Amino acid sequence: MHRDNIMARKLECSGALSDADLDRLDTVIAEPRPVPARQDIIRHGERPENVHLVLDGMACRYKIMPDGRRSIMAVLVPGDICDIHIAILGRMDHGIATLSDCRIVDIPRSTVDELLGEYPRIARALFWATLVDEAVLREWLVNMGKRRSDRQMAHLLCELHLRLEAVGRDGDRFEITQEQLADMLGITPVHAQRAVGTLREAGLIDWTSGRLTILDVGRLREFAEFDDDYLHLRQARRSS
Amino acid sequence: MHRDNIMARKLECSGALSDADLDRLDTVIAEPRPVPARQDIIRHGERPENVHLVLDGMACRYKIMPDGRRSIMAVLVPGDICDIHIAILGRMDHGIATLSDCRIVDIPRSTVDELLGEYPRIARALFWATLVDEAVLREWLVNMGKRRSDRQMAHLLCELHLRLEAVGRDGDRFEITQEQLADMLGITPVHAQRAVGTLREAGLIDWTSGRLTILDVGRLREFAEFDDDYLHLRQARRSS
DNA sequence: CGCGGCTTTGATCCTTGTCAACTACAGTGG
DNA sequence: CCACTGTAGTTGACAAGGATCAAAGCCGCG
Repeated sequence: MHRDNIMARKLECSGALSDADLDRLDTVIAEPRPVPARQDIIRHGERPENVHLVLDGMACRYKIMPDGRRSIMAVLVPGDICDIHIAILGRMDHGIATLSDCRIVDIPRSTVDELLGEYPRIARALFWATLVDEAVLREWLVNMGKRRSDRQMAHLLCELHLRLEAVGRDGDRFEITQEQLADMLGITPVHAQRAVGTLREAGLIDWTSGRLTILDVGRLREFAEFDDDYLHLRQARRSS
Repeated sequence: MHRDNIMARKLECSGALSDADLDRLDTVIAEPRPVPARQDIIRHGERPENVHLVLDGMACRYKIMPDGRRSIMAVLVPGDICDIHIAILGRMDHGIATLSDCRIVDIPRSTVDELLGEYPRIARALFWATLVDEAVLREWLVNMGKRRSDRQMAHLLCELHLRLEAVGRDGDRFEITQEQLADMLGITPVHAQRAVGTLREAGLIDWTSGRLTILDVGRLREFAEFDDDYLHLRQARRSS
């Protein structure tokens, strides 16, 4: 079943939702709000009244080090909820900012509380989504610890490609800067440039007019030793 | 209130539980099972019938790369649930093994399903615990990407110290090998040794007879620029 | 005593960071 | 139309952190 509600489409993957749950989810999607690129959606330490959902574009979780350097710890694509943290943990321990132009939906904290308290299957699906986020984070950790920058870059691109395609977006080309990629990989922009160069020379990607294009996903995956297991895209077990 | 149920003690931090919830939690702790050091609790790809809780000792989440190298993506201390993943995601996308001698409690999947489905506040507390795990993972990512090995090592030690103390265990000395530390930090054992050497020369730690001892937590934190914000140890907001 | 696992140390190589300059290009205002 | 400005990408030379290889020391244990 394909709904136009992208959150429902994503949570449906958890295999835990009934049709009634899906209907309930339709009502939480309010009118989206456009947010330009490179703008904070929520800052470290805040306790805002709304939880945010990405409808279009890409955003990221980030932290700023005492010396001003930035780490990007996660990328958010359409369908991802930015900050369940607000509803559960209370305060944010990191910031969230847009990478490209986005459309964002605000969901009142009270709505999330209601979903968690009175719709156990939706609560379970949100739990599921959080565990998938955690799995991605673990893979990033492995990626950073054990792969050289060019393979690491390739791995990241494979992941973004797949995650975008999984929600029906074009994952072949995206609007992103080398500095943003560097912050995701924990390397310097100069070195990110070298990694891009390597992938370009190998004919795996193209980078013209400031736009990254994946030319050969198959070979890119091979190069990165990419295994999509951790993304849990295939249907989970039906809950009993 | 201090219970001897370490899971209740931990989940209580979420601020979401009633006394009835805490009583219910008491009944899920079965007789613990001793597991020797360096042994798998659960392997990548498995779908076992039980979820596991660490009562004593330390365990870790890990992945093995195609070339045989190991990454440790998380450390589990007493009170931590190893693998809610089993109940929610179905299959494990990583393995879990003991680092030291442990005592483990098995919790049937059906019990977890019941807690999630019929005790919304417990479900919320488990969600809370998962979000804290995720926060730790993000900090590890920053640590690996932006700190050099000696500070990174110091940061890891500060975290383990605090997490152990938070559940009433001794966090000053622990039984761990340099190879295990290296796998956590994404560096080689040889280099981990050099980092240990630096901290030892600075008088921050001691390493005699194969046992790591923290000598000066305050200066260690300073050296690591450690901020415990991300561990969310202080009481979260009371749910309404 | 000897074995095996862990730690320690040194030498050398490779990857990544740093610094610095230069190009390309879009937007702006004259 | 052009000069001016700012941002992003590109390149090269060099420094430094970490990997690799190899060997030796330490220590508990059978």
